[in-house]
Amino acid sequence: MNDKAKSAESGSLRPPDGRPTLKTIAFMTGLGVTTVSRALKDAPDISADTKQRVQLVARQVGYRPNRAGVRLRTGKTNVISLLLNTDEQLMGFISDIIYGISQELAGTPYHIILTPYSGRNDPMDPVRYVVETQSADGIIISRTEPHDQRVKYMTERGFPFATHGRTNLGIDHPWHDFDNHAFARLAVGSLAARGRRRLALLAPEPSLSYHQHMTDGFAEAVAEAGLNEIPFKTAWVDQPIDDIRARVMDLLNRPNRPDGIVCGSGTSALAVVNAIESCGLTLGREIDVATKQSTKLVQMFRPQLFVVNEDFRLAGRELARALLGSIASRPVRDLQSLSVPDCVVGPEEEAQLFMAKPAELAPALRS
Amino acid sequence: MNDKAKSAESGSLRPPDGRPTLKTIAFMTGLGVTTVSRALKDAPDISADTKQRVQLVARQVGYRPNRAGVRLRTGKTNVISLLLNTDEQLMGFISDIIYGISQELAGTPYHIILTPYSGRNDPMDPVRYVVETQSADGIIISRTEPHDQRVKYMTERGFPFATHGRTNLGIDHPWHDFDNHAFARLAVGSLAARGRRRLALLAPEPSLSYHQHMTDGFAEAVAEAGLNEIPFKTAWVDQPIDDIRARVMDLLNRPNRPDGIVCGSGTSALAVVNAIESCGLTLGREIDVATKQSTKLVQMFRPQLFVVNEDFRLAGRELARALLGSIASRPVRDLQSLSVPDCVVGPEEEAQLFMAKPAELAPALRS
DNA sequence: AACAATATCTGTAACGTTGCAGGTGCTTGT
DNA sequence: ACAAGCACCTGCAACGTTACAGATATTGTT
Repeated sequence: MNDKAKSAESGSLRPPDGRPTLKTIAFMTGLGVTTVSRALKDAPDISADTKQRVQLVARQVGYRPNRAGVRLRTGKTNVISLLLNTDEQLMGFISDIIYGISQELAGTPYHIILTPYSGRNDPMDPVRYVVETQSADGIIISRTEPHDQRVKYMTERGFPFATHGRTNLGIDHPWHDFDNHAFARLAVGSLAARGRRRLALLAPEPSLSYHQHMTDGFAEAVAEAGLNEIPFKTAWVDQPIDDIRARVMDLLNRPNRPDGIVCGSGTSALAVVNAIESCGLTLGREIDVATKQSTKLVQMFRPQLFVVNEDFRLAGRELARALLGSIASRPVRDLQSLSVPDCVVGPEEEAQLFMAKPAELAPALRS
Repeated sequence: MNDKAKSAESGSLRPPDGRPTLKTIAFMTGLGVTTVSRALKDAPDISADTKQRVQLVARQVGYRPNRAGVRLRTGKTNVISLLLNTDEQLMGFISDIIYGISQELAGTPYHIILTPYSGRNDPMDPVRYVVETQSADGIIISRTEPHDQRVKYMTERGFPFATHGRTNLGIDHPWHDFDNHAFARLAVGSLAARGRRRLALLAPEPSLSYHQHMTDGFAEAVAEAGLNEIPFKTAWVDQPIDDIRARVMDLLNRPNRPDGIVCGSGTSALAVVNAIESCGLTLGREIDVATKQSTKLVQMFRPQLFVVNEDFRLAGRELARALLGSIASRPVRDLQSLSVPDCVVGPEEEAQLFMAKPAELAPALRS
């Protein structure tokens, strides 16, 4: 009856799965498929009346664009890929990052896809895979290195990405980072306030960007306070927990053992405390420990710990925000953020909080 | 020159992104697109010689099927969706599940997509979304309930899925589960062997399937050993950690307080121990705790704990295996597995291991 | 009245893939 | 010599979407 009826003849109006397509709506409204498509994306050459009608019907029948159709036609996947190193136990906090990302992605058409990789293989492999097969519109990476090849690669190709951690390549790219320099200063400050004089740092792997930040902040604060640094370069925070424990026990059996330890991660703090107690020492008496924590678990473990909170959900949100901005070609400067810790939470019997000195206070989160 | 040259005329031979398609290979080999497609999937009506030639060229140019093309044509997404409850702190172990899943998926064309949801909304929402929009070929769910609506829904629609945890619906579906019944029995056994007589259980939420398994195993073992159960029904393992701590402190201040506690999760054990010590009690002296752990962290925290290991990486592998099998229409019986713990690891000064009694020993993993 | 501009709508083709219904040439059986 | 069968290959059409280049009707201009 309708002049659009013929377009309904070729091909089924409603696919067997019952999902409405543009054609379904076109038939229902008596319009052309193109018109429906353009009406749904609020194009300027469609009358307000038609748009409203189409959108009403679309909502009514529960229309959802077919992702494969869009992707095939436009190349847009509406997917962002989270690269995950699946090697270490260290993966613990990724659940919080995921939570943050999905918070930020709620209400957008984006899906999160996981691209796991092992550090035993070339870290470029997963990046190349996603970029070459265009299986996502953008990538979030972590374990960023100062001269990160992945950053170079994606920048050269103009592929959107955001990094958890900064680089030192002279490339201006989207990132989010926790201020580990500030963390280390705060941690040292809290131990110094307890009267500790010989401090050791359990740092992240030297290849990672934040190794430098943390060791710099540590060295600076130790020097400023006139303390001694006990070198400890045999263990890193993301090593297996038993290894850390063993290395810390070695450290504590040295003639000049530290009376304060700064831990670059909450997980490793458990190993450190265990090592301390296995050596017959008591936390808070012969030695103190300041650490990062990403859940309240660490301090629930030993209330004597000095802790600085790192919020990985925030990191997830910021990374997603940065990546979406990058995909939308927003200026890179708006897509960089630093999360600056501003206090240490200590044992209840002690001063509850060790506040940062004014000079150390956080600049605005988004610089 | 070649009679296939004309097919190269319409449409670009190599898309601007440089990715080879079937058409590219068709041109290079002088064959038709259909032939190439069929040769690559080893169809019987293509000569061995041609297949080899096509496959060689395909490998050479790094051909990868365009996922959107395949998906549009066949409806197959080559994606599996992992449903994640993003509410609780409890998400901790999901990183291990992810690891296991990705291990099992390596070498397959499957991608993992995350579908987060909040328990504050209808748990059916994410399932409906995936099924209706066909954004995945299968779903993995956890926090399974005895009368899980999601299982019913997906079964009715013939949508492939696997559950972490069993149901009680009379529906035969793919699942993997940890034997929490056996866990509870082992835990009680280890505490009984220490001479503990009044035991309390920190169980999972009553709505979840494994609540029943764990409480049943607990009650059984307590009765068999002639011990007393101290009811404790105000806290569950996936509550906020501070809440658990507070409830356990209440429990310990009751006139008839327990001298042994079984914890249904490693995380909650930290809160329990903290509560114990906050009450002025000493772990291993007035009271003992047996718990599950999924990483060595828990026991590193307090070596006095009795722990049973739950391997979430194994769970991830089994779930992925079950789901792939389900997608491939393999018989459901091969897609169900139970992981049975067989020992408790205790404090070093004590008997190192509390072995299960023969009667409790694990049946084969895959029943 | 003729023409141009505007507002609104539409058909065609293409993205890459695969099911289908042939097609071609060669071998076999009678 | 001819049909039937076989081995192997191929066009066509369609999956759902959107860019593009019109088409049509209405209004404004001269």
